[in-house]
Amino acid sequence: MARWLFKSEPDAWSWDKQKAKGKAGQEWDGVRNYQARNNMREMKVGDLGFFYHSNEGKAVVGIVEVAAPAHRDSTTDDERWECVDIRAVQDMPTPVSLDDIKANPKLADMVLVKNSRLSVQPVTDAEWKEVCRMGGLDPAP
DNA sequence: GCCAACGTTGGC
DNA sequence: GCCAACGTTGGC
Repeated sequence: MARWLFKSEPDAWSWDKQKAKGKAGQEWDGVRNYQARNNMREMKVGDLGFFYHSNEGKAVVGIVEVAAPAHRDSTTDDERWECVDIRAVQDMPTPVSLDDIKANPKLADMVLVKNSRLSVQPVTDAEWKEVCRMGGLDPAP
């Protein structure tokens, strides 16, 4: 199963808001970047991802699950843009900050480090396990 | 608030 | 199809 990372500014859409949506989940709309869209097209229901707070907090704060495959983004009429639905699964027992990630040599190749501007990113199995371990989730979900 | 990095746009 | 100009993102 593939692993992902979803980035959001807490001012725009926070982890608390995501959790408040519960099992129904929430459309991950507003993405206007082809790479990010293509990543979402690759997702399958049940894939897991990190929920990352950018700007404020700058940390992985939770785990989400893909609840619906890619579909038209309801916030635009432009049919180029698609998005998946995601739902909150659990909190990171300890948020894993960007500083922590950068300080870990095992995570030097993470897209979050290499291309911080991409808002929906793939995460490798090794990176997934390592970030989960750092966040207090061992074994990784 | 600044600015570097990146993606997108549009003129040629 | 190239590339300069522009807008946006996100770390600092």
